[in-house]
Amino acid sequence: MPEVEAVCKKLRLEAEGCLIRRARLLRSSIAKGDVEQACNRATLTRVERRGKNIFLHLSSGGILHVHLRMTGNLYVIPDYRFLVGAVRVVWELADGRGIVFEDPRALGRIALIYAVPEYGREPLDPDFTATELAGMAKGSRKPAKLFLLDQDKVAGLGNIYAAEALFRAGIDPRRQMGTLRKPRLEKLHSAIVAVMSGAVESVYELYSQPGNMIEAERQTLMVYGREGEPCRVCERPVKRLAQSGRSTYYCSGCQK
DNA sequence: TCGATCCTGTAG
DNA sequence: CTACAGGATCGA
Repeated sequence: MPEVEAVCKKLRLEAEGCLIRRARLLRSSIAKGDVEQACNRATLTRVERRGKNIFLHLSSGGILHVHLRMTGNLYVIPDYRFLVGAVRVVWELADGRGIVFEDPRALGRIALIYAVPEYGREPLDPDFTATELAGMAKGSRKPAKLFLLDQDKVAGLGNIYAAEALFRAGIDPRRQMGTLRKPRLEKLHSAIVAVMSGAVESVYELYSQPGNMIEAERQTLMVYGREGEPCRVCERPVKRLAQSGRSTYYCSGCQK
């Protein structure tokens, strides 16, 4: 989500209000609906983010729902005729620039829709409270990590920041969500807000700099991707386990 | 609540 | 060669 937010901010600055001459779909399997038709001579009126989802509002009335998944990226290039890398879609702007959807793994998706759907709570929305989190947690038998990945509960937490938030809150990722009591949930709530707002800031800064953004962001992480390395707090080696086929990193000393 | 699937790239 | 990767969805 921090990356998605960075992508949206950049796109708003550079391309909001711009006229799209046409869109070219270079890999049709990633798109649903007639994306090319909807973009034809349409203005990009607004760029909106909900969780990890991007919504590109068009003056034609259509909305492009873009999901970057693992390796997708969306950015403006100076000339739409010069494409580099795994470009799946290019929007040719009237001023000669282009917006590209680049995605080497091609897991990202674009769909033409007409209304923005509902998602879970935005962690950075000031209305998101610990009480609300407690309400969602109540009765849930899901392991805490999987609960945090559920986009219908809190929208935007991914594998990295779910692990980081649990570390900060001192919660074992396998712990059943419904068994956590209020004080601990309050701690988790503030951990989520702190982790996400910090990440949104640092990723946006790194986003405009050369080099691999994720590599730089890794330096700031407490547990994610650090299996075997000493915990930055208690020195115990960071552990890794699989939950629903995905890696979870945690510290057995700090997380109970 | 798993595992497989969608894809490709990279590290070991 | 195998394992793994920031995500979501589907069917068992």
